[in-house]
Amino acid sequence: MTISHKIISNISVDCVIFGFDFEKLNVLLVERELVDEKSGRILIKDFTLTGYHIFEDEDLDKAAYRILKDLTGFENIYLEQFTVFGKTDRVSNEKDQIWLTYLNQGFSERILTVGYFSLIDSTKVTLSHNERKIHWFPIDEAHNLEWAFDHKQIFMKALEVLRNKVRTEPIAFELLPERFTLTQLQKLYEAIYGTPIDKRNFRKKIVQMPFIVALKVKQKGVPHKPAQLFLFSREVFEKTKKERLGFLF
Amino acid sequence: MTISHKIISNISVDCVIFGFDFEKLNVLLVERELVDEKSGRILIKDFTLTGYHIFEDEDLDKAAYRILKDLTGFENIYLEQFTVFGKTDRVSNEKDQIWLTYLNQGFSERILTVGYFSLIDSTKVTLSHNERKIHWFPIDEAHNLEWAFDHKQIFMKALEVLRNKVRTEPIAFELLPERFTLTQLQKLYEAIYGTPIDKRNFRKKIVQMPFIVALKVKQKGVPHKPAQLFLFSREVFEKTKKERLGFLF
DNA sequence: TTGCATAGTATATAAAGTACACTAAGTAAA
DNA sequence: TTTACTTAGTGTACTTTATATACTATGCAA
Repeated sequence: MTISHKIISNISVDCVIFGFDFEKLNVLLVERELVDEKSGRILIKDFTLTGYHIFEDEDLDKAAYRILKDLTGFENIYLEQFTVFGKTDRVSNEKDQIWLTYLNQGFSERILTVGYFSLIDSTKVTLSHNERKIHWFPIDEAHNLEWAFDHKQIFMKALEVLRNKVRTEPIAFELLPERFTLTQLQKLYEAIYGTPIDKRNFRKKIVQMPFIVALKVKQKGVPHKPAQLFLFSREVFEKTKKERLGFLF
Repeated sequence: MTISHKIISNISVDCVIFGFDFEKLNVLLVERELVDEKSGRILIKDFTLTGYHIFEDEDLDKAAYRILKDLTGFENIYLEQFTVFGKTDRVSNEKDQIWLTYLNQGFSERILTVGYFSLIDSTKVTLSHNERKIHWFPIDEAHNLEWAFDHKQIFMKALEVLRNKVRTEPIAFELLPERFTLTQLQKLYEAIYGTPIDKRNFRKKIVQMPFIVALKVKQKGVPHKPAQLFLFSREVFEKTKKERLGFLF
């Protein structure tokens, strides 16, 4: 069943999708290649965030969920709007204009884009490629990429907001499987902040948090001492909200 | 000189303007009255934020600055975009629809609005009324007002963002005159957070902050012991950024 | 049984936050 | 000129939180 939606041409949504591979924090980007049809030569190659216009009858959040579902197949992904980019010269350099011409979108209209960041457990996701090339990039490398439009700016803002938000909200768990080890949690925070954290002090803090609950189960299939598994209990988190001062790390 | 601008009909900007009167934190609202022409009876009376559509050739930030300038006459007001509201049912209740009909804006189109909050030294501002009624409201009372559209939601989000932001960024000073006393600064933080702060502990923290510099001048014209005046030095703030851990209060 | 890899644990010190009450200085009124 | 009033300005003891630091335990594999 396909329903045709009317697109709102001057508003779009772009998603900065973060994933964690137990080592590094990564961002999901789409490779874009403009190939000269005659010579087969690559004219432009760069990377974009995943985004699309919103539909006339569609909430902003819903548009972002739709884009994520199309890309990953999942429905319940953590999503948060973080900023709007609406400068009149957002898409002004030569390269971007060649692209827009190619896509028949013309030059004139200014498109306001709403930035969302999303956190997904990348061990679950198998990317559905279609014809587009989609890759995870470590956030450290992302700075050196050739980006399309103002997407580098959007990405950097997303990273900044993420780094602030994980301090006070328990959103980092969205990047881990439901059951995780404390080492994995520590590596995640190290990856987000980009700095090492002391193991014993980290664990001392953890045991104060009633919402990180130890399971009776241990890791299996690892070639070393298996670690205890934990999970994040949102229920306990909400219950203990008033007692807390609000900070996690 | 008037230049006619082409309006973008589906995008607007709304400003949540905060001011401080040395006692309470206030928000600037516009009173809206729909009067029946025949009977003279007031059909609807409620309050809105100040907002307007953006122009075709205008950056979002610029639109917000324009709205503030029109209202207050000032150009260099602190402004920050904090969120976008783009639900399809933003303006759906009966009252709002009566208004939109009255304004000849019709029912159908969904307007996406970008929320800005702004901080101004309200001792400087004399409101230029025109025909519209504009008032300061203490934020505590604002919850009980009759709000237009989804403006209450926008206001509450702005307040939340402000409360978080003043912890880490030196933006509160925008609400004070250039020269202020420590009691005024303390009262400001108390007004923003809605909780009392211990005077001696507050001042202990202040003296650690090199960017709050004591002037050689004292208050004049007060019927009691005059207080020392201070100012916020952005220069020193920037210089000492690396040494700080990032938190103010 | 030995080596390897990662899990898991405690204590001492420094820094920051909290609770708390009196004296000082200027104005105004008696 | 004395006194009352109002707000400014100050220090210390205690509690809590953050930081720095190194060894033993467990399971698997060779």
